Amino acid sequence: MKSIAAPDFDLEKTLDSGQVFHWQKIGPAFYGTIGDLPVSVTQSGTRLQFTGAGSNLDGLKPSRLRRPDEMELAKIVARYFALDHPLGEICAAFPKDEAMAAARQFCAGLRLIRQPKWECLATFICSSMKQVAHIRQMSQALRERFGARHEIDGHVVYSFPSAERIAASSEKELRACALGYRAKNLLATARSVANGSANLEAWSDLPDDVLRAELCALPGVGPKVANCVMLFAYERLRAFPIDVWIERVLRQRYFPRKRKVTAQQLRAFCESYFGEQGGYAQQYLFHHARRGGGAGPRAAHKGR
DNA sequence: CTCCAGGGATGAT
DNA sequence: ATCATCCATGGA
Repeated sequence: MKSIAAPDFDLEKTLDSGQVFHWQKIGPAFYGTIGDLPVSVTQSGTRLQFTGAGSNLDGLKPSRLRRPDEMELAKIVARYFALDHPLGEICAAFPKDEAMAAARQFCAGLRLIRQPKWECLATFICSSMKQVAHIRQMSQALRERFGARHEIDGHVVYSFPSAERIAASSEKELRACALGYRAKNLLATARSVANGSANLEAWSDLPDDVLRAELCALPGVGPKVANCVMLFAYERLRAFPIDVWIERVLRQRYFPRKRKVTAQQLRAFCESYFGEQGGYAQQYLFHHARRGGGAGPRAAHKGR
């Protein structure tokens, strides 16, 4: 098993922070895929151990891509987990307030993963009005039904299916994966990607506003999902997705006892207040609120 | 059982 | 621009 240095990194927090939804923890190791590669990853101290060999045993067509050697796999793992992000500098640039300080302490080592674009887009189309546990179920169902099967260290994992594969499915099949009303949107967007009218890779060079507009033109993609895809798959580190958790944090911690705060005011505040590192700040506030306790839906009703 | 979830599309003020 | 309603599903 190969290993690489991973200082200032927390694998479990990173994989449990609602960015990705397909990693399974079995014992100390996480099993999943990076793109089409089956991988197992284990953190021990400041090092990351991983294995990535593995074979396609399901009888489907084997991948035409040759398996990367250990050196190449190390680069793939380091890039995926963004070990090159200057986390110290990023956190030092956070605004100085109590909410950020608490989130920063709770989320030490949490990094923003560099996700494959289609996989990220598709899973966040599925995310609307769903808890993280549900998103995990939908992701797993799509992978098991339409993705490529792999084995890694004796454990079965599945790649996320391509846009072409989803486009070739039917709304009924997607609903069978418990997507509900999201099935129609995922299918329509998959078709746009598959037929080339939405070229996700080519959009990498677009400025933020244009990229956001392109994403929002896709069925099932609005401002929130677009910002998630920009942040998690396009390296737009100032993108600031506002979901119900973040909105709650903003109203409670940054606009206490102020009755009318419009969505537009919240957006303007986040843009100016969190600025360049807004994406990281947002992810830290989100993960702290969701997993750190004290900021749940019922927090206001619970005795203090 | 009820409540709510990493929302978006549509239509009415 | 802001607001209301509907859209499916299942964990807590």
